[in-house]
This record gives sequence, C-alpha cells and structure tokens, in this order.
Amino acid sequence: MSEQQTESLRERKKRRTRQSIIDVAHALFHDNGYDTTTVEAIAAGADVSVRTFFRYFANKEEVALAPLDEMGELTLTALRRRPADEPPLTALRAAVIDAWTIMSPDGESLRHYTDHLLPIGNASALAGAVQNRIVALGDRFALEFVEGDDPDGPQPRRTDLDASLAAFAFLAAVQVAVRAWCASDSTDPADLAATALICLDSLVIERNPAHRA
Amino acid sequence: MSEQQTESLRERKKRRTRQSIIDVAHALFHDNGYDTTTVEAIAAGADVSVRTFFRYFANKEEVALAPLDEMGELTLTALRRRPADEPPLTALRAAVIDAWTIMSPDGESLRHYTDHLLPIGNASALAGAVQNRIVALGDRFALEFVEGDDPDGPQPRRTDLDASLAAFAFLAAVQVAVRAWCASDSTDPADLAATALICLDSLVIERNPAHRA
DNA sequence: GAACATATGGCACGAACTGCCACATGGCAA
DNA sequence: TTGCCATGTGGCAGTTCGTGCCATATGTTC
Repeated sequence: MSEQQTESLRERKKRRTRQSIIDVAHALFHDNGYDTTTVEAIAAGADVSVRTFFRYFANKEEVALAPLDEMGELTLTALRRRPADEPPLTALRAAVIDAWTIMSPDGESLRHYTDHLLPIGNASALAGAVQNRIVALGDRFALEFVEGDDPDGPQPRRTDLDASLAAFAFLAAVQVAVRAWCASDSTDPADLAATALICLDSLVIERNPAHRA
Repeated sequence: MSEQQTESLRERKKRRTRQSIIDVAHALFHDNGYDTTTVEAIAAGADVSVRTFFRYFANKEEVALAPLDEMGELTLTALRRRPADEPPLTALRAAVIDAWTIMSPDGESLRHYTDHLLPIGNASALAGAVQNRIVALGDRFALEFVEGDDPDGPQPRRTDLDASLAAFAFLAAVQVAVRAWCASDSTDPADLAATALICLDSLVIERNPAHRA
C-alpha cells in the first residue's frame, strides 16, 4: 500500500510537467515578483501552452501557493498521528512541530520553504488567496477533532464550535508569528519556529464554560 | 470641528454617486450573485461609465465589501473609547458589542448589515478579499494597543506580539461565529451575537508567560 | 497495428482593470 | 458675467487572467 506500482509513463510525464511549471513559476516570481510575472511567461518557460498551464493549475495563485499547500498537508497528517484524547490546541502545537521537524531533518528544506514565504508575503495580490487556504485548512483541522472524538467517551461530545475555535485560534497564532518574522530582519527559520511557539503558548481556550445560549 | 462646513456641490455629487454605485451593486449581487454581476452592469445601473466606476472603487470587491469596512471602522472607534488599562481581549469584546448596539438601536440596521453577509459569504471569489480586510483590521486593532499602552505604566510594555495575538485571536473567534451562523439556518442577528459571545468567552490569552526566547 | 482514452495546442471570447486623451463641469476671481 | 483653472467624466485601445470548443498528438490496451 505504501509502495507505488511504478506509475505509468503518462503519470510520470504529468508529474514532471507539473513540477516544471512550479519551478519555473517560482523562479520568475523570485526574480520579477508575482504581479509582473505573466502566465504566458511561465508557460513559455515550462515549455507548455498557456491553455495547458490552466489545466494543471486553476489560476496563477495556485501555482504560487503550492508549497504552502504542501506544508498544510504535512501538518494535517502529523495531526492525525496524535493521540485522540489530546486537547486540540496541544495536538495542533505538537503537529506543527512534527511537520517542521519532518521537513527539515537537515534544516535545509525548511529554509527552502521559508524562501517561498517572503515573495508570497510581499505579493499583496496573493494575500487573499493565502487567507483562503488558511480558512480551508482550519476547516479540515476542525473536522479532524469532531470526527476523531469518541461519541461515547468520558467527555460530552466536543461541539463544532469548540473545534473550529481551536483550529482558527491556532492558525491565527501561527499567522501572527509568520507575519512578525517576515517583518523582522531575520531570515533564520529557527527564529520563525521560536516565535510561533511563543505565540502558541500564550493561547488558551477554555472548554465551553457554563454559558447559557 | 464636528460640524461640517456644508460640503461643496462637487463633494455632494461625488457622495451621491458613490452611494448610488454601492446600492445598485448590492442589489445586483443580491439578485444575481457576485460572480455573475459585471462591473458593466453596475456602472450602467448607477448611470456612470465603467471607467468612472473604477475611479470610485479600485475593484469589484471593494464595492461589495464597503458595508464590512463600515462595521470595521465602527468597531475601531468603539475600541478607542475603551479605558486604556483594559486588557485587549476585554476591550475588543466590549467594543464589538458597542458597535453592534450603536448600529442597531432598533435592531433593523444590524439586520440590514447581516443581509449583506450572506451574499458575501456565498461568493467564494470574495472570500480572499474578506480575509484581507480582516488582516488589515487586525493590524489596526493591534496598533491601538501598543500605542495606547503607557510606556511607564506599572506593567512592562506590552509587546507587539501580544497585541497582534489578541487582535487576531479575537478576529478568529468572531469569524468562527459568523461562519457558524451563516452555516446555520438562522437569519436572526441576535443568534449571531450570541454565538460570537460564546466564542469570545472561551478565548483566553496568557500574558507572556516566563518564556525563554 | 487498430481502437480507444486522454493530454495538448490554438483560437475566439468574456470580464477585470489601466493609461491616455478629449471634454464637461464646478469653483473662483477680476 | 466672463474667463481661467482644477477636477470629474467618458470613451477607447490595450493587457492580463481565465474558459469553452475543437482538432490534433500521444500514451494505453488488446
């Protein structure tokens, strides 16, 4: 199940094309900025037609945010490996640390990731798209908690509201850290991680205090 | 200073044109949805050229989100009226309640506001723009706390990180509430307010625990 | 190699914006 | 009132993103 049945020629070709588009695009974004880089240029660089570009990516944003999506997926799978009875915020905190550790056994791939963060952060046209990803990710995090919760466990079933709240408060904390890091003069990924942990550690969510609705 | 010197004919005309564009646009959004409503149609309805539309609003999103901006401003001014020594989350909670109360002495204008929320919430193309506004608002909230903080007060000066964290955690909670309300079958603004308070009350931010950076 | 499925390219088109220039309108002073 | 100046407005051409349609090329299967 973990071993892949040597993907077909077609699939290999598609994978290579896709990666080529991503690489070319990010190189151009880095050099010329996101806004001034046209899809036409990306397509030309990746040696595909513009029409084909849009078959691989629904829009220009998507190719720019591909690395972000990867990190999101990584965090999500890390979250799924946490014990089911762990409180949401604790699990999320641990998951993001796991994801970063997995990504940077050498510390290099995390830097490769953060390298994409600055160009993205500077492209105001991308900001909205980034936020959309974050919201979508938050929903998936939240879903993990309500689904994973044992219906006949010792605790009363966690409400959707609690789950969402934990997920989005968590993401807000990470965002604050990323933005602070981007604003600072540091380019060291370790500083980013440290800032993120500080933010996460000052977050607390009370479990539905006796509150009349 | 509070009384306006009877704005000039020019200014009155601009104001009317602007409001006309907003009204026409939202009527069309309500009827046909955001995506399928073209700027051309809005401009035609408001009896201005397309070129002029773009002189009033930088893009289609901006006219759609004008009511949201208004609410943001309202909350911000309410926040400025809070005592300076109030903890950020407490002040924000009170400010948003104030803003809602101001907006709905009769309960009608708040409904008028929430009426805009659904069309916006359903327009996926707007989601990113909404998030952008929220981030911008969060920054202004945060700024309020660091600036308003007395440098030689009894407490060690609040860091920017703390201020941002409070602002964005607050906005995350409100967002969760709004989304939950949109997803529910309720159209009663009171339900929205109640949900928002529940979310806000389970949020706690610890003040920078002894944490080695 | 034939038959089929799918990936690709090219073209026309719609919609969001923008720059530019000509014209109209409001404000102001002689 | 007249005329000058600032500013608001319209129209048009052009760029870019994104989509539907159809013909063609390439991989897959028998």
